[in-house]
Amino acid sequence: MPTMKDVARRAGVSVSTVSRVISGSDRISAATKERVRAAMKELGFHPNAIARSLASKTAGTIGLVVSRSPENAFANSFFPEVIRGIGSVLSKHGYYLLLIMTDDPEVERAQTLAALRSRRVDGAIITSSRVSDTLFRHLVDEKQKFVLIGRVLDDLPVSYVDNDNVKVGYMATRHLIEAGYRRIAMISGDPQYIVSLDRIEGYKKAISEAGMEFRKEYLVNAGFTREAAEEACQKLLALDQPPDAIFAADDTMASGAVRAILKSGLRIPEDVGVIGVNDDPLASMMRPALSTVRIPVFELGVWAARILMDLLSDGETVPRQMVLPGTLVVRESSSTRGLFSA
Amino acid sequence: MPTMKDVARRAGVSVSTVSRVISGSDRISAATKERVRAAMKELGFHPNAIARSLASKTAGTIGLVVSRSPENAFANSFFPEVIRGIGSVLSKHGYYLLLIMTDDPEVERAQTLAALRSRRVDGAIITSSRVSDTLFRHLVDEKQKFVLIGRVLDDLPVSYVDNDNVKVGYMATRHLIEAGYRRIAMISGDPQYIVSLDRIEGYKKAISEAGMEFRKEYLVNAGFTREAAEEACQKLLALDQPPDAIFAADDTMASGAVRAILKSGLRIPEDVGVIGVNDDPLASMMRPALSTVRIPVFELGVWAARILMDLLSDGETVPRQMVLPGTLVVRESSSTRGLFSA
DNA sequence: CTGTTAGCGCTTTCAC
DNA sequence: GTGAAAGCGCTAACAG
Repeated sequence: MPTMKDVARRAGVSVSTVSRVISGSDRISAATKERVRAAMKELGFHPNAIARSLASKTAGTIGLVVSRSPENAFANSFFPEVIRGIGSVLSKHGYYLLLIMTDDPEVERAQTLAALRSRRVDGAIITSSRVSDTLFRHLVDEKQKFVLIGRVLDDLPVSYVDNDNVKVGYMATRHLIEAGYRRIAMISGDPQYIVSLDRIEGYKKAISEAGMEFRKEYLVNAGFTREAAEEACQKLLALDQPPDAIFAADDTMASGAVRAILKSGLRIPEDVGVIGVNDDPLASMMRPALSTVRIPVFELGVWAARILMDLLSDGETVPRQMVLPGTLVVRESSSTRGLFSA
Repeated sequence: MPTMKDVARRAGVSVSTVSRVISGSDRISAATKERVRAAMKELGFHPNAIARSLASKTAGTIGLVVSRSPENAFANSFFPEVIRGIGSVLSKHGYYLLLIMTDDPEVERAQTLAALRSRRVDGAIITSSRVSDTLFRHLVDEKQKFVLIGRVLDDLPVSYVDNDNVKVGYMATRHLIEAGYRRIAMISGDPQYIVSLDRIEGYKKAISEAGMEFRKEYLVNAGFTREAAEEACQKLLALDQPPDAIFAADDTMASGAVRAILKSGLRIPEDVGVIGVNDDPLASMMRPALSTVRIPVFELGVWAARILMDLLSDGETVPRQMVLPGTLVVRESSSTRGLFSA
């Protein structure tokens, strides 16, 4: 492979001149610029990114850590959407994306640290936030640049972009109440994730605000899988006073609940209302079409990337935090109850 | 950040010695090894990956090019599954994954070439194969290392891993025939992708093999989207002699067909049978549950990565090509027709 | 506007 | 077993 040296020789200039035309310096005569360009072309020269990185001390790459945890369930479209958002920003800045994704949380953690410490990446976007995780503290201590999609419980100075999950839970529950349902249960996700806790909080808030009583038997955990949700829903329906509406913490779980309800011979939304969260493609394809709270995943990616870019360029040091709202999407699984009971 | 030089000074050895303990050379006394390790720890030293790459002339990273084309529709699980497969192999070899994914095919192409030429990646796995694409020819000419998931039409010497799409089309169609359907239509994907052509070929083969007549009005193109498939299916149902079964080139399109059929008041599978391809999560969640041909996406990723590793290590030069079979998965949307007509 | 000269941090002969 | 020295290919002062 030809190097800058070869190009320089061929064009009859020095390597710094070649370097300058590559980086688009302005103080270069049009003539030499042309000559160098020609030489590069003739030799089929392409600058070596590794050498550039070493000399310029920037990798030009940022890491994306995607937990394969059920939190970002792969049946839904979180993953491609968030990448699309991130990519739309990074490509403008000429950054590449290094993907860190593994089945093993320990390996994930190790690889994230390694990539950052070895300066293989200039910064990272991390998409998981467990309740107890010391990774962030380490990263902060080491002054690594990163942005979290999610949030932290303690007051660590980290930048993050989150959707307002308390509000998401509130909106979903509130909608069911307004639609006329009165015994509203929640099928929650794995409580080791902050997102789960937040949505539960929103659920409770809406319940109490409506003057309803919070029943602990109406709050069940199904760990973000469809099967667990179906089972959990069966149990709910078998209660002495079964719920007349289900708020599932995501659409996949909602689909499990729908299945349990239909199997038991009840109708949706007449007998039982259902609402999920995410608005993944599944939601609109289901029958009945699923009401849900849409999460702006693409936007989460965009903002995470923007904030990281700022962190990297400005040397900005105060953490920035953003919270994006969800949107209620009413479909068949909940909308008409009001009509029936009214 | 401390460098090897700092470690060397602290341990009272030379940099080459430090380098040796890092790379795990054996001709190092246990004592110095210990001393160096201690020094690294005390200083919080982590080797700089970029510098290593420059000196060793390997990036330690491979590129994954994912077309956001409808071919790998994002409603389905192709993307995460193939990455999971690739990752399971790469992590064993200590390689990282650089993700190249953009909305614009031209940008995608440019970035792929740039990453390879700049030696930012040692090789690439490419997941799209359009009928007319000169990218592969360029890559071959430049002796770049890459593996294709898909296949090429001409006899370019490229390594690839593909699923046997002719057979996939054949199996799906054949199943419908055996289930008792007699007027079988196909809703095909975008014909600019080789995968589409192959599945059509399989469809035709099964039709003619069964002594049925191929009707061109039964073969329609719906470009891999659900909406287009729904519309296409409506038109099929409006024919003078409407089909009694639909083979859709993927599950997403099949879901569109299902919708059109149910809307028209027909029953599935009694009046019309439906089968898709992929077996993404959607298929089992739909009602009626969708029959489909499962594609071994994880395995495609595994093999692509394995072959690429061989290409990179052995300096292997003869292209390797693999074809993986699909599996028929019979569910509610097609299984019982035989019983009715029998 | 362009060339000279040091590095960037690590690997790798080649000696001893 | 360990060290010295020469790069890997590029960037970035500093001169001029």
